[in-house]
Amino acid sequence: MENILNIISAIPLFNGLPDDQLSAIRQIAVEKQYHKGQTIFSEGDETTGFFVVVDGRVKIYKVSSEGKEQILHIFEAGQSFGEVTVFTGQQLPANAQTLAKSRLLLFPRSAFVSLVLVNPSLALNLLAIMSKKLRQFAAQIENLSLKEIPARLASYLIFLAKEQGSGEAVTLNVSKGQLASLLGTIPETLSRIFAKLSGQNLIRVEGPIITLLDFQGLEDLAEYGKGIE
Amino acid sequence: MENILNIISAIPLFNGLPDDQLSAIRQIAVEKQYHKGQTIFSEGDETTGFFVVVDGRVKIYKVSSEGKEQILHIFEAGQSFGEVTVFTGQQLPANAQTLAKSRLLLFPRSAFVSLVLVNPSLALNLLAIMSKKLRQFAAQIENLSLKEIPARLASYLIFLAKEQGSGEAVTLNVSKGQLASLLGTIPETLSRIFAKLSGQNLIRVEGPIITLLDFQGLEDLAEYGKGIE
DNA sequence: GCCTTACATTGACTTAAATCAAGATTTAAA
DNA sequence: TTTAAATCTTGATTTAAGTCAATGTAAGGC
Repeated sequence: MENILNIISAIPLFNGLPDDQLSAIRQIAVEKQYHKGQTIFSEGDETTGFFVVVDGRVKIYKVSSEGKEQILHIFEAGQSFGEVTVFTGQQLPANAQTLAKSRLLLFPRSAFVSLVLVNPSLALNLLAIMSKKLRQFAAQIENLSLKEIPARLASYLIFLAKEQGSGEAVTLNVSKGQLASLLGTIPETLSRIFAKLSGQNLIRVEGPIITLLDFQGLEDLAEYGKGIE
Repeated sequence: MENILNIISAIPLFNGLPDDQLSAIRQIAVEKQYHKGQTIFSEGDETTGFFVVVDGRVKIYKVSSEGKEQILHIFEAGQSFGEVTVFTGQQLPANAQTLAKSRLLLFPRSAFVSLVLVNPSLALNLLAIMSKKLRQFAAQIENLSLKEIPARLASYLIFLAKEQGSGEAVTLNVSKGQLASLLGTIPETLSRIFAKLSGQNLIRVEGPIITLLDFQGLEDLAEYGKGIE
């Protein structure tokens, strides 16, 4: 078994914790393997604990009664999810499924809560991470209700460009169908909007690689909803 | 000056804290008065601290470039807001404005963080409150992207009925224009949907008093988007 | 009381995006 | 390879909700 302690110490959540605390955390961590497309938990399940992604990719999502899916979040290596019910003890409010073969650490609920209780700086780290998630949710609500889909796509592409920091070209790390769900739409609509933005020479689409031809134009679109016309 | 300590001890956030801690909290609290419609802070402002509503009502909202408003949250007596940036130290991500004459307590950022650092059970309370907010945001995202407006209105009316616990009739505690913004729509549309649901004998609207004539029908609408037809 | 201002409703029209349906392209498998 | 299975794209149509505009109603100030 490789060194889980090394993995744990590299996770932002546990930043700045002393070694003895890291060992205590390691004691309660349970390693779990998932294959692609596997369900980790479903809405309404009882909380088992909270999860950290070691590697792979996980989506958190809701499904409507007609089967349409809205992705709330996609988590990658180093990020955590499932905190919400750890502290309120309610049922899980959404579904979690892997988007790729993934390795996760599970921290069982009660052991983790005890740990937080005796470790204020862990609590502060958690508060900071949850604050960040609240902020992201607020941005998502803003996008869904105040922006049209082209603007949401532009925002997302700009976000990706900043995240990947790789010049003009960004690579989608989810399928276009999943991206549609993340943006609150359906694949057909997303496809049309890719075509539309290509026609306006804002982007060039080559499979999952999107070249941002007019960064300023995309920013205007993201901000003001329409072109400047 | 009336006893702020009494007020503080009644706030859920400070539940279960020992008296000496409550006094410490009281020391750092600053009381603030606002009249109706006054701006408390605006998006992009630097964080001053975090707020607790003593009485009155406060809305947290975003505004699009075209001026449309989306309410993220409405806070009443006993509830807190502004935590997000206290722990990340970024700029404020949304606007806050009073919906009525309000009295707030302001906890300046650094003093409050110090307090949390030495008080694990305060940290846990905060984590629970933030968890609840994350959950509410998740529900709001679900509503915005997966449900049509009649379903959102039905959900909200059911929520109000549970909150007010007053039988069939609920009283809107915000204007219909504000309610439209909370549901992610505009007053005209909300007005039409009130008329439509009245026509289906699901509700009766008399000014701000809504009588839920067919609770089951509303639940079906909230859940399945459409009538059962 | 009356007048002003804000709030709410109704109507005619436009539009963004969903739906339904058919192909096309890519990916994985046999 | 060749087929099969996803995934993606394009087209025709429908529909929910937004916009613009007018009118109605209630509320607060003088």
